Amino acid sequence: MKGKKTDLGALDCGIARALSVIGDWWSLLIIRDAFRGEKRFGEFQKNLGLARNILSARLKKLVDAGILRTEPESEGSAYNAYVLTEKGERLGVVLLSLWQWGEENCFSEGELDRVMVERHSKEPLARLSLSTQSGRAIGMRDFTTVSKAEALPATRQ
Amino acid sequence: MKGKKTDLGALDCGIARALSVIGDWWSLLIIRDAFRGEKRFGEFQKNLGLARNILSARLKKLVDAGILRTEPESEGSAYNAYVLTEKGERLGVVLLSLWQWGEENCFSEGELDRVMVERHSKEPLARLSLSTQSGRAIGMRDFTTVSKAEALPATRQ
DNA sequence: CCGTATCCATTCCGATACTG
DNA sequence: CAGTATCGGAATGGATACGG
Repeated sequence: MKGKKTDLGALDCGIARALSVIGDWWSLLIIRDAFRGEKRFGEFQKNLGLARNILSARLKKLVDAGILRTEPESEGSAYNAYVLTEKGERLGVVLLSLWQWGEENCFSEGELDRVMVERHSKEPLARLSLSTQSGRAIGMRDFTTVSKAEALPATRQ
Repeated sequence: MKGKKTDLGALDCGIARALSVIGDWWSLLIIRDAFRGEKRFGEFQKNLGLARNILSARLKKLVDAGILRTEPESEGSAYNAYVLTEKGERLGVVLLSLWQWGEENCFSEGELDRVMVERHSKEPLARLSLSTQSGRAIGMRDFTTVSKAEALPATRQ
């Protein structure tokens, strides 16, 4: 067997499994648009400027993965609206982490006059950060995984 | 021109720019290993099981993007050690968001007896969540971007 | 307007051989 | 052991034609 892609989805690692579903260029951008309220095939296609066939393929994959779900676009319409499922909604944090990192690290000095703020108060967002359930901030190397039995019972903070 | 890939890196969107650098299968997994302390070409190759040529290409790309940096593996060695830069370190949150999402949404019921905990106390990690600088929790649709001048000055909480 | 199918170029990936 | 070079197969992506 030659050019066969490894199946990341079978590995025992959350990151690998996540990447097997959303680890390509377009999927996350489609999901971003879905969060913005886009629903229709043509809207995705126009906003993202990607080819129709691969949009079609990506949408199918995301539906199969349970991230998007289709419903009739309007009463009795044969066309589909693509909306986020619960599982898809939970990707919001992933999207935002990427967003913050991109805005802060992928633009040259002064190229970007823009801040992410809460819609009404215009208060800037906090940078996402790790903490324990009780709210103690920790670094990226201060955690491991243990079996559920070994974990400290929820402190119910 | 036919099969020319669109350059996401030029779009005026943090997510798109971020994806143009780390939006492929292997890059984030390489970075994950880098966080775990892997440094050597062979270690990455063995852990990830990817072909040497594409590992080579990915490492080069990540170095170019300023996410990894090379240094001599040991005194006077001709070989490289690959370590995270500051920019790379800041990817930790992205990695963790993906990790949490994957662990919670990409395993079947009971397949996973594992929790992410703080190393010493064994206290479970909190799920990443959005909030404003002053600590108010908000949802994924409660923010926008505004020019820096329009944002509320930091409340210094 | 929605979505599929087809054609083709490019890129990605795995295997392997090779150099230092 | 580190890294490059080459090959072939697979998947990705763009353009476009086509049917519903």
